[in-house]
Amino acid sequence: MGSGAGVTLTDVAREAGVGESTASRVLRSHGSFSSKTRASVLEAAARLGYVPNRIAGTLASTGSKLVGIIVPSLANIVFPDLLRGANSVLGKAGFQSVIGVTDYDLVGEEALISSLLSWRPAGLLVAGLEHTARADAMLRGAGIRIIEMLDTDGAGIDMVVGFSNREAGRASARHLIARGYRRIGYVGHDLALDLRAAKRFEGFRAALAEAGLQVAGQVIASVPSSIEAGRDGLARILDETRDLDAVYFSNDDMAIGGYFLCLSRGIGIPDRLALFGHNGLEVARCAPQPLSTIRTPRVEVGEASARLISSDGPPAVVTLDFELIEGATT
Amino acid sequence: MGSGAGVTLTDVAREAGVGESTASRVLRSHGSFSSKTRASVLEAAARLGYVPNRIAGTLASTGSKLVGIIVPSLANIVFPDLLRGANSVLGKAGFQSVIGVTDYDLVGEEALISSLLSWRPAGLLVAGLEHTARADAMLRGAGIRIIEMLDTDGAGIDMVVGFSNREAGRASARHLIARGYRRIGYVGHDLALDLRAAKRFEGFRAALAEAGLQVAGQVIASVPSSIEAGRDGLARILDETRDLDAVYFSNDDMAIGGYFLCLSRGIGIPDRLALFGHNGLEVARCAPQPLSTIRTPRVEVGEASARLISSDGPPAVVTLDFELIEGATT
DNA sequence: GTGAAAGCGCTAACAG
DNA sequence: CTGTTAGCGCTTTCAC
Repeated sequence: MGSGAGVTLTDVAREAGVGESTASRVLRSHGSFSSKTRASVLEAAARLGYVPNRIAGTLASTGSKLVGIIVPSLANIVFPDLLRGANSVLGKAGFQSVIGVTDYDLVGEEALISSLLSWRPAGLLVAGLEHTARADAMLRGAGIRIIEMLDTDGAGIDMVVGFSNREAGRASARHLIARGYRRIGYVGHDLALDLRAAKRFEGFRAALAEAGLQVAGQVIASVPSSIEAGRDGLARILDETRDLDAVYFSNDDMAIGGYFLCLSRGIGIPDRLALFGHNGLEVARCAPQPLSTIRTPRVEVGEASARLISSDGPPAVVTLDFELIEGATT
Repeated sequence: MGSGAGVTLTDVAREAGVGESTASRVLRSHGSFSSKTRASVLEAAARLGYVPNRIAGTLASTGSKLVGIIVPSLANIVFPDLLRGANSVLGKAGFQSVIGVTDYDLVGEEALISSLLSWRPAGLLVAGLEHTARADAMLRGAGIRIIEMLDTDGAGIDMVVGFSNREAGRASARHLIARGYRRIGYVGHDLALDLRAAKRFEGFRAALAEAGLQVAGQVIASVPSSIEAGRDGLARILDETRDLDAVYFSNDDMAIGGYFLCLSRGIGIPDRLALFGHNGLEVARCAPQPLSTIRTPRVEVGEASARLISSDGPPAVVTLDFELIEGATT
């Protein structure tokens, strides 16, 4: 067991007394060779501590085993969940995930796309449908499978896997309306950045309008979503808008913050105030009063997206279902 | 702006009317060339939609710009936090993160290490000090910077960045003892897998012993940590062990579960029962009663680790401080 | 300041 | 079943 670094296929072949290509075939269990040759190559490789050089392998062969994954953030568990689903499927198929984090910046995304593409990945998974014009052009011209995730409200480039945030927002509104709430507020986070949250809010308002209603008040923090932002946001909207009977939050993090505020202030839920979130996080499910929310298939979207990397079908949209969870906060 | 895919440096050079090596120098702003040459190369590259092939570049040059990062899980926000810190620093330095998730399996880790090493990364960041013998040998023989993260209780291979979980456990125990608690229970998750949680518990018991105490009872779920596991674990220990006055949880997820149980059952905190966690998550900080816990420098560990990738100093241990947070649950 | 030539380590035909 | 021969696309001496 040598140092391993610097040992090449040539060394292994020489040590085993065979040609390079034979050693290569054995090591990749591809093509044919006698079991005797096989044994000696494998033994030589082990003795030398050979670690194949995938960089060279990728360059020599046509396709790479790298897959790029681009997400806007890692601070919200939603994206690690997505990554987790994708990575687990990719790993089993022999792919390596190369990640990029945009910080919700489309220009940063453009740079990341260019950078990831330079590794000649087998495919690219990217959260969201919105891109800069240049990013869009790069993705279209890359000649690899592009999977856009988590959003089906808009046109995709190649494959799209997700659900309709607009419909999720509509469903949330219809639920509150059906429960009898009429003075409904909205507490959200930076919508200019989180485009999917914006689409939910849009769907939410549309459904309210269909029922002849509109949001009775809204507070939109100009920060990323967080429990703290939700707590502070609810405090503000309660100050600014009287007689709210329900509040729709941009996601569960925000909603849990609101829930905590109600607990602190002794605001009765749902009698005095109803709360509704989005995502179906564990913390929302396990709270003393489970939060009413929408469970989104994040891990599943990651898994399904990863599976599509090796598909050769035509562009398509895969819609996964979200599920409305009637908790104890409505 | 062509298809981009398939355009090579040779094409760009021909289009610009210069030699390949000149085009290469311009594109990497390395070496010398006239500003006129520069302009024509850049223009040709843009016109052709050239995307450099880093695979080829890496093979031709010596060093790669890939960095492997291995974590046990993505389900617990702790590791995304670590990744986030590392990735942000790496990105700024022109590196790409290639991730691997072990699912807390050391044999899986070994396979991942071998797989990541085959991409000839510039360095490897790996969570934890424990590895299989073969993994250890591969890491030592890789000839690149190896950074082991989040744990300083043990011997490292090259660089180590983290804090002492044992000391964190001790500090937690001393805090509870100083507050006057004597009948202290432990609610944890699978310690055979989460070695750092095991070290915390070990330090915790050691500090109790120094005060002539021992845990009054313990419940260890054989599942990964979660809010639900913490809630159920607390329910069980309250059944099994009478007169507990405090419970130490393996981490904040578990502790928040316990906190939720207390809220549900109307168990007064901290008078009737004190709770102590570990990690300093946002949800713990924002709860109606902030959880007493230890804030761990996860993002900072990721950042510091990433910075060390390009260092050329001798092996070293970088210890970052954790901070005990006196919340309202003790 | 610039180009020609020689690989980086491997895979993929192709003969044998 | 096995070895030889060309490259993959780029970087890197090294002359010019």
